[in-house]
Amino acid sequence: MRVSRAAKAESRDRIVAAAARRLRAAGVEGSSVGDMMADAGMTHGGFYRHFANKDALVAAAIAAAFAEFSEPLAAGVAAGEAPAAAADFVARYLGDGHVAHPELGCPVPATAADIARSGDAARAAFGAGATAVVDALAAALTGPRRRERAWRQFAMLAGAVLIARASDPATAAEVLATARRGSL
Amino acid sequence: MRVSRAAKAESRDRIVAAAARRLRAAGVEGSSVGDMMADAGMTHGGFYRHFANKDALVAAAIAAAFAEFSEPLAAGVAAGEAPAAAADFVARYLGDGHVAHPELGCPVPATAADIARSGDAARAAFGAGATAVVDALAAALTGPRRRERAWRQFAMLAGAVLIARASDPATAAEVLATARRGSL
DNA sequence: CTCGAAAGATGATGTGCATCATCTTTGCTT
DNA sequence: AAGCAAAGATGATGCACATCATCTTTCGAG
Repeated sequence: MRVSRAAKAESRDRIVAAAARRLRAAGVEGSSVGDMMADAGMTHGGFYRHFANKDALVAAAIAAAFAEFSEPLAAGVAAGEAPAAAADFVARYLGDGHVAHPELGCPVPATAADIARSGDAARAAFGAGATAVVDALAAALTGPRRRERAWRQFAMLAGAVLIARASDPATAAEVLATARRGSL
Repeated sequence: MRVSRAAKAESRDRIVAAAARRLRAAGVEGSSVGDMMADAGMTHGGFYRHFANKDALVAAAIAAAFAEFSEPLAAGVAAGEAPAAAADFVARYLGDGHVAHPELGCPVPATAADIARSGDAARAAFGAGATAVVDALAAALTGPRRRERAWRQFAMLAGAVLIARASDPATAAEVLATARRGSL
């Protein structure tokens, strides 16, 4: 069957959105093309009408995941409420919901190790997404070296959630409590 | 063929050491039992004489990887030279060699996302390994809340290396330079 | 209004994987 | 010294995956 041009674009969006979720939940190697197409409501057949290969979808999905996850932060900064938006971002980042639901969370703790083994396109999308987050966080800071402090803060957040997800409950609770208490 | 009891223990050590390397380089799903056995100089056949399943090997390999990577730090602390050992650890952690060679590096940025999807045994080994690193780092600090500051420092290090490995070269250079300049 | 082309379904191909069964050899117990 | 049991090799088994070929249907250009 054939579909209209608008419907094709919508299909592509559905594939990317489905991939963005599944990649964060199951990792790159744990997410098959067929699974992601099924999540998007299609069979695996039409996949290569949209993407050259799995890597191309991964790159697009990483960009989408960053955009989705940091949308509230970006919106707050654009609205001139950077400090409040950044505080909300940090609280959400270290919240139990974020730790328990990587499929809707930050791509850094969920997918970075896989992206490190992926192609240049995915790495470029990842670097751009991380940089955008840091730019927004830096907008909420005052004083010297705002950008540097924003990078360290973001790295600490990502590391804390990463360790918490991979550890036993007691260790996870300790890292998270400590990260919540600390600001850079 | 059969092998002596000592030779069996040595075989097991070789399997664990090979797995510890390959898991950090290729991830859990990217490392097949057959590959790891071949790295250890054997065929896949004898694997289940040593481990109940792949997960059991992953757990053992994570413990071994933490022990190997943090050995210099632990030795320095045990020798009463905690401050110097911790400084060396941080410099090594953020060094180009560590970023470029995950197979010999810290298990946190290399394997945490995979371990988060693994069983309880692997999570317990991971939490214990991370806690041991933090204990050693805390021994090098003075003043209040040493343990908390050590956790935040370690999370920041892991996050920075994680982001650097997954990003384009320009972004990676920026994160690393920033992390090197910053102390918590 | 018609026809080529393309979206997506169905199905095939070849590969790789975890796990198990079996066989051979040989250490270790009696 | 003898035979049992176990380490590791060889070889299935059954499944999952990325990619490609083909077929059907319908869009959109002329």
